[in-house]
Amino acid sequence: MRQGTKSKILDAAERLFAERGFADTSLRLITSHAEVNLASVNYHFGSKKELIQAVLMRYLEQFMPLVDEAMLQHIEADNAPNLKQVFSSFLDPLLEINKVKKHGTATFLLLLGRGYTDSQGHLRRFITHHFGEVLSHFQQAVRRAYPELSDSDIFWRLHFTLGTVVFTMASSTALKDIASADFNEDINTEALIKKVIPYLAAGVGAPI
Amino acid sequence: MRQGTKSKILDAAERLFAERGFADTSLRLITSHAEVNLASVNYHFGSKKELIQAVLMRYLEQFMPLVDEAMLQHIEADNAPNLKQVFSSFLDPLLEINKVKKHGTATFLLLLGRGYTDSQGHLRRFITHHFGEVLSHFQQAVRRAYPELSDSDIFWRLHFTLGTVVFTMASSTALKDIASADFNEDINTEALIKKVIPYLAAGVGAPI
DNA sequence: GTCTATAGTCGGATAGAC
DNA sequence: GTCTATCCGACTATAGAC
Repeated sequence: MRQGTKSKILDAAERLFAERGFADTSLRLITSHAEVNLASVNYHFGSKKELIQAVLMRYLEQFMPLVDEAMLQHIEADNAPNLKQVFSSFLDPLLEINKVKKHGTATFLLLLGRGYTDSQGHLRRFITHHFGEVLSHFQQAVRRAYPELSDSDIFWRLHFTLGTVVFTMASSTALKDIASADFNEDINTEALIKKVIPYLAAGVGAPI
Repeated sequence: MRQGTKSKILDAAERLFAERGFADTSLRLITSHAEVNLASVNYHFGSKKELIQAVLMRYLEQFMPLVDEAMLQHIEADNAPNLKQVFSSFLDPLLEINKVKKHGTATFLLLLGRGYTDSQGHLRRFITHHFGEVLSHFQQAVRRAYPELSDSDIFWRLHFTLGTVVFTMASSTALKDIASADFNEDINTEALIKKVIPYLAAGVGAPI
């Protein structure tokens, strides 16, 4: 067969989770879209909770090392980076996901946002656990670029940034429709990201 | 009795919706916290969906007129406002909610965020319907303060701003805990909002 | 590994007595 | 308006045949 059951489940699950959230996506819906048997989810993943983590993990495994590597370069380089460079390092891996998988960037950011805001908190722990090291390196890179900013302020502004990006993605379908109707603008994910960069860079670089 | 059934349901529902999201909050959980009968929800509100809208409406009715009034003043004043003034007008009504109700500001922003990102989209329509006019006046006020910015850019930057605030609120419990552990900072909602203002103002005011 | 069948739970909603 | 009792659909998860 062209694609294994496990992979078909992951593909269908990530799309539906991103569209509808975790709670509103049943295993029945996933397996019917994936055209596999209902019981196969529990056979391959054990439970719905573990399926959710597996979906997230597939992205985190690809994304985090790329970001981390770039951050380490900023930290260890002879010249201090500027904020714009640090941000680009966050961005290239994001767009890289789009090359590997159609709508991959938007999907990943949506899942990240849902993982943060959905109810129970086990997902937040799961994400921050796999995000913590990279976050720390990002913090060090920003500190080199903008030494006047305290670690606390870096921490907060990074999460403001994450919030901006994640929320924008989460409501991007609706926002794109409005922009299309009101301003005659057709925006894709990459254009949206390019719109948000000046906003984020100015925010992180704002005077204290 | 001290408080009517309808009001007890609304109070319990808004707290639980903000904490756990709409999908993960059952009517049974709400009525047990409110100490009312399960059937009373359908008697007073008709359905769970209508209860959710009633919860949001109670905040929107209080918040929107205050913001709208302030925006109209900026639009009609003789002198053009600056961005910071426009933002303050958004902020005072937010903090006003905190006076009427404990944690009201955080709760409202959480509900707003969940309404935007939760699955079906009927809530997004409900919110934008009651938000549209104010949004339009906000847009006009920003245009006066920063005429170089196109309407499209104002639109996008306003939603970036909404995203920042809403996501920050949605994960504020977790973030406050981290800040407390890592930086020895005890942050309340008002302090958090004051941290986010420079970020937002710089973002909205960023060069194009 | 994949299927059917079903156990067991929980959800929203409502009928009808008071 | 409030209660009990219940319907009925949907869900996760698993046992067991193939």
